[in-house]
Amino acid sequence: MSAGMNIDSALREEIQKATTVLFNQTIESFQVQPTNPEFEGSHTLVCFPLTRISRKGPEETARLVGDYLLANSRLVSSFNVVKGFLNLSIADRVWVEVLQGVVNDTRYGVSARSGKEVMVEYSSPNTNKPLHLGHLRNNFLGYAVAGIYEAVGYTVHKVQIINDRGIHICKSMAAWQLSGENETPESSGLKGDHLVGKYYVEFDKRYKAEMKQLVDQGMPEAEAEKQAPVMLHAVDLLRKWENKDADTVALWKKMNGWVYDGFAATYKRMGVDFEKLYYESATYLLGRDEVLKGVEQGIFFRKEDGSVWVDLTADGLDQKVLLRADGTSVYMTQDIGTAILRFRDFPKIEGQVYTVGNEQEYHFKVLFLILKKLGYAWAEKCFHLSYGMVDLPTGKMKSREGTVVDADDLMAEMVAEAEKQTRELGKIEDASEEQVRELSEMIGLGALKYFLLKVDPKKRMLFDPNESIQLQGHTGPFIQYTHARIRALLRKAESMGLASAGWSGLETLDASEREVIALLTAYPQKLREAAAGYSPAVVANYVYELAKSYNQFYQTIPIFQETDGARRDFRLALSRAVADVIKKGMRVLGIAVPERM
RNA sequence: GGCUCCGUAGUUUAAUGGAUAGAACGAGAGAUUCCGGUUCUCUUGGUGGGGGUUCGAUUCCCUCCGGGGCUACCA
Repeated sequence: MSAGMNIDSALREEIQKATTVLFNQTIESFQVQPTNPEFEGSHTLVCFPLTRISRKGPEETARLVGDYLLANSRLVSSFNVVKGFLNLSIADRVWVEVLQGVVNDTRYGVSARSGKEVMVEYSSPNTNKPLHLGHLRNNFLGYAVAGIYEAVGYTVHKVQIINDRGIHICKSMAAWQLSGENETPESSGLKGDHLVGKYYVEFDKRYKAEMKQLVDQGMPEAEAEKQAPVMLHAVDLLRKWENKDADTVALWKKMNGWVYDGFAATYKRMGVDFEKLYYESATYLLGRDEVLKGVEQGIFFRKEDGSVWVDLTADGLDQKVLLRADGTSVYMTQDIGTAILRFRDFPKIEGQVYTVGNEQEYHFKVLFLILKKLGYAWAEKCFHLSYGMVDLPTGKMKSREGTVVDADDLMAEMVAEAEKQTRELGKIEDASEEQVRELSEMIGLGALKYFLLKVDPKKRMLFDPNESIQLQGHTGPFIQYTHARIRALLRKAESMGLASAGWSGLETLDASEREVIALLTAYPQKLREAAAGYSPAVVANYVYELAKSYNQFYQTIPIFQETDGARRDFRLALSRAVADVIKKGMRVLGIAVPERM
């Protein structure tokens, strides 16, 4: 057994051995959980399931296993039984060995490359307006899930599909043509995506005004929706685009180009990136062949008007159109094509993760089912990482009413707030302006990311900007602060010439030290849990627990006042290990932590 | 109507079927401050209602109530 052994698995083996010896039967699945803090011990064996093979009461069973482990396992130093729960204490010298293992393993928590590959799609915006708060949750989630899969040994391909064609961008184009007066990002000083977004809003305003006028003149509303001049203009642009009209395509390219420049700046600030971009304009025709193939195979069927459908009523879903009567693709068609294309581009990926809001759950259910019907085995490994809406304390966001929270604005506000806080605290007086900016960026973005990631993705959540940036409480800055403080402590130790490693022979520990080590050992398991559940919240909550647990230790155990050199060095090593795991865990989530703040 | 997700202290949230449901903010009291504004301890208070399965249910099943979403030849 190496110094970096895994207590949990070693203990499980010994428990299994114990049951085999005691009850003449090997038990395959049993549960070892962290001991409830009010009881003595760190690992608890739940003994109720064992009673089947022990044929004794839960308490008696627990005592037998406890006695055996105490006598035969070098891990276990004592035990107690509460009802059917066997609480085990691990010997302090074992904890010391475990910490030694963590400290020696420079790649602790990073699994070796498994050769497995996975694709994660996130962001996937429309190109007619800037990114907003919802996109922030999307991007941070996708990026973090990618980070988690990398940490557990996957090669991850980060991609997005850019919805660059369709009526939405034509609306912005139409409004720009009608009232843009050749305004450009350069002439206006506006970020490209914001400029295009401005004309999207402009379109909507114009559209509503024109509709009202038509309705007032006696036109039915449904008719007015179609006949409003600005809408006719947009539809005409879409038709021209599809016919590859040179001027229209040029305008489309120009305005999309502005948006991409704007997005690039936003992604940079968010700290997210992509290996490959898929463009809807390049893939929207791809699915058609697959669908036609499916028709031949009898998987899909054609209606009298020539449109193609899939019948999913046997699976409890509806019928869904896949090709229009005129033979053109719909959203579903292109997603079928894109999925297949991606597996051709990356033949080794075992599956795809689609980070898309929960309003599209039905869409993905249908998509995966269709892919399965088409005979793609990997359809089973496709996962819709669905997430709920983000609300603000001030109320709901409505993009049409202009109450949407812009991603750029929000990030800027968070960073400004962080800077204000940092300057007030005045611990960075000797730092350069550049350093202050960098630090504020780190704290502002860290607060934002952590707050959005700590909540289970499935849940609709409330983002409270003020709470998120607080230095105390369940926040990113609290964790960043804990890290910075440990680094300060280590710098001091270094300047004092301390931190040798002569502590391996320690025999006794304080309870708070044990608890911190126990949490440190849980890190790899937490990463696996997070990967299995596609939930960055698992990692986020774990890092918080670790920071809190360290603070308890820090509060009660003196370090520099400790006269026993081995003990002091052990505490320094423990502190360093905590700082490292905090840094790694936050890094997995896409959050940076500062050396000082 | 059908499908689906969600419902946990005043608020924001945690809990692979396990112990007396764990935190954070807020409010009240106290301790500590070797490094760093800290931090820690205690008090306050909760599983929407009703059934079922189980030794054991926040968790699984049924039902009702409440909220969100989907149910487009838009993407």
